[in-house]
Amino acid sequence: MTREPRFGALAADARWQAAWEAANSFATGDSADAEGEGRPKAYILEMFPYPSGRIHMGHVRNYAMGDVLARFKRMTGHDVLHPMGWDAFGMPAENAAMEKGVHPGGWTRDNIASMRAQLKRLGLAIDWSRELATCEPDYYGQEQALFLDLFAAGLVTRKHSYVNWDPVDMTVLANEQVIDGRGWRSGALVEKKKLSQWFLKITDFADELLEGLQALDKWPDKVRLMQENWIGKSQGLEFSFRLAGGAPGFDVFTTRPDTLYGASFAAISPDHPLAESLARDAPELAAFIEECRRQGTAAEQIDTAEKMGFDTGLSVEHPLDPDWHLPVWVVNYVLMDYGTGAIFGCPAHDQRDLDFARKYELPVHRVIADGEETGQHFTGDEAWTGPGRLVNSHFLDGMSIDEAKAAVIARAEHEGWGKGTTVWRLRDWGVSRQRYWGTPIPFIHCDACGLVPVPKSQLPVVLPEDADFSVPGNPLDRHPTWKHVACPSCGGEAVRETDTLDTFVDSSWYFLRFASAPSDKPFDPEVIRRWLPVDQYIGGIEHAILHLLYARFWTRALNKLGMIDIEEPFASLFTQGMVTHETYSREQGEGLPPLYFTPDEVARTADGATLESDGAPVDVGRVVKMSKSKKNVVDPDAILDQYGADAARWFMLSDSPPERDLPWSEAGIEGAWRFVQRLWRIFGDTEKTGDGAEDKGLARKLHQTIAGVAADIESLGFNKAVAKIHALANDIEKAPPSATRAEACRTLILLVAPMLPHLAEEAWAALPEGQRTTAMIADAAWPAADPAMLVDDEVTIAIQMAGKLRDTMTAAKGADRAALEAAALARPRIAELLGGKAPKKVIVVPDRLVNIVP
RNA sequence: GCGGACGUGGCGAAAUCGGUAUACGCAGCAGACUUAAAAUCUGCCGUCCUCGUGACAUGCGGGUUCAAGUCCCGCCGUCCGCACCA
Repeated sequence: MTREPRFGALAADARWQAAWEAANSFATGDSADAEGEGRPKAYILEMFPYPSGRIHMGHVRNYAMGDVLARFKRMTGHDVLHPMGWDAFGMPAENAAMEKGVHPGGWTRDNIASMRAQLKRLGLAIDWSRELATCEPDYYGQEQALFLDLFAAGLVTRKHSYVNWDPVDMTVLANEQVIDGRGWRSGALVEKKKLSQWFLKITDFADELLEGLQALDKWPDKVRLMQENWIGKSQGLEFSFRLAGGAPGFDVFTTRPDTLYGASFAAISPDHPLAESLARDAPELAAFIEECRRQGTAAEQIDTAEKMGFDTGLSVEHPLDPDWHLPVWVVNYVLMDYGTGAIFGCPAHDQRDLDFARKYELPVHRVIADGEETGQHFTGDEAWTGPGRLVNSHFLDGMSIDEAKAAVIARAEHEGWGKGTTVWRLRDWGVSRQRYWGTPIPFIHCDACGLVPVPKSQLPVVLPEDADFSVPGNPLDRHPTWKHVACPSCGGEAVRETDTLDTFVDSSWYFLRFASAPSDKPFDPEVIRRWLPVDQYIGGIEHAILHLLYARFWTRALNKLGMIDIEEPFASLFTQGMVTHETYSREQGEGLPPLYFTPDEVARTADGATLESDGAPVDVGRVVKMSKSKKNVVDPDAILDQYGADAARWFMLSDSPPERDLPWSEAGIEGAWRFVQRLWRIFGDTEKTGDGAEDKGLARKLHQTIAGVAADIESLGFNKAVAKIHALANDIEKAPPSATRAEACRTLILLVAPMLPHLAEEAWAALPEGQRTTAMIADAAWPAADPAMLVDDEVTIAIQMAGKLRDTMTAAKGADRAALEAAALARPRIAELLGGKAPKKVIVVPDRLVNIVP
């Protein structure tokens, strides 16, 4: 092969992508294959994409990172599983169907085809034979089978719950789809509606999902903490209030039973059954409840919402003193779906209760001492929630808060009016969606037999192709024939469940199906045992809670069913940062939003930017996540056309640490492209051996770089690996020709192979006969770093006086303390600075520094 | 409000164990090559001054230490998560 003076990226991309495909280079054998035996496995997985239509730069970054790791693992002798698939169900497809009159399936499959082509242009080392799409019956049919297994194990329930109902689109909305109390698409006022919904009993696993976080030491602390807060374990006392006079009242939950003597009222939620029953005879209360329900739950509304209450006129007995009666209020800040939907109010030591008590002029009694402050009369508008001894609390006086909590719980349990209990923030996972484009829930409703699971022999329950999307609502529900079936149990007339599963169910087990995808069952446990858990999972922080928690739950549930051995699906998790870009805009005047321009429309200069169409300046705004609304998006296809896959991959891996945001810039991608060309020139020097001599300094640098880059890739420190490769390239270029230099040029090809696979293949193929160990570099081994070369035999020693650098000297590696001290003191400059006096103290750190304290 | 992360040149950043701060890149400046441009190469590139093996610099103010970007305390700022969670 004749060597071109410049690297022709576009031709090389196509050539090597075809070569890898022809050679089936990245296929992963099943465990039965002898190929995998003896080699350690590495399951590298990036979160699979939603097929929205086009890939974006965030995908490029995500998949470039995973690909570097997968290719590196192959080079270091691992049996690698690196698959790709599509999270293909979901609302956008159905919205497209409604807006453009296309079928969701056609729309989705077209998108998959074009995105697959785009991904292939990146040159990813993926086993495409394992590709899956969750919208295909061979996937969702197996999901239905798993759902039936969970049902049989008692982990699926149906219950009534309040949902956000859009009366125009006739569908349930997720909380994120409710904007200012209105449906995000229809703009209609959202109603609270009670519907019978399917739930997965994730709360059964609350404790182990929480405990399990501790073992996930290769997850970011941030994600573990977010999950911990989401699960939200609280321990406290649950007890019953009796109505004054002795009639049964209601249960309350508190984490502060120690403050029970500070109670001044009891409060129930507007949604509490007691409030609802009282409202039937009290129009004013009914009106109050109605007003509370209209209040939004968005963050800013809660911030500004005032505490509101309605005095029911009822009162309850204080559990520790039946003669002490507390008024019962209905208040807007008590939530029905946390705890028991009722509380006792202790204003002195809870800010919300204090705000409420001050507004309605209820008593405020101190029961926790604030330093010297022990008086019962509490003043001010700031509740005391800090530590202190119990005061004004009878038998609790003098105890610490923890002692008092334990004492009250013990007494409640002894006297039988309450018990110590644990309350979770985590709710059961509502998986019902009144949508077409999702996995049909495999159940049948029969008037005679009730709820009947679809027999596994009748799976998959396939979506009908001929659905009607011209009007709002659930197309499955109004389909003329689909839902009408014979009951599998009695054979009588029955109807199918028309709800479909939340798409988070689809993504809760796809990593199992990648490893093993038999046609007659969800997966083969033997194969799962070989590949799982995923060794490295990479994706966006936006999935820190829901997806990752659901996948953890699903894995534990299957474990409980005895179907798999593992408890946690992802051994190591990495959350990568976003790709960002400057924004370009012009103000349009008062009250109007700024007008944004795309990077293509703008010419960037060193100190500003101008619009190309009129030559006048535009405002250069903040660097933010690429988004259509800000128009600061760069299309990966255009970049690949111009610079090729390797330059794009290199830029994605350079400069910014992978967990941080990466600011995309034209200058940056051009710099990456220039470096690719520079490497190409260096790779052409593998025969320039000069007189054949060794270059010891360069050899050290080479071996240190081999070891350093390997360590950086293992720890996903791609930006550091890039810097080390740059530094080595600089040294090679500066070094005179030698046998070592020629060797370094050859080795450098291997070092960049995981990141720049097309360039590396091209350079590998262009090597002179006999310099290649394998036909393709995709099958080559990572170079070995010689341990003897990793340490220098001379080191530079810093000489400090009182901690400030004053001189440096070279010394033999490993020189002892006395020798270093003597050498340092003998330096003319140090002697001069000491002025003949003996130093007070000398600290010697071997191989690093000598610090002299004068 | 609660919880968390971060703050180092004009910019992205490095410093892995408390031990020579600013590696590597981008942008910029000067020069070489060229009729010219591109490409490429060489050098400079934290601030200040008295231009030195000088002083000062890692958001601000303290502290521990022979030694602090790194550890501790208190502020300020930015970003993220959760949120009337009892």
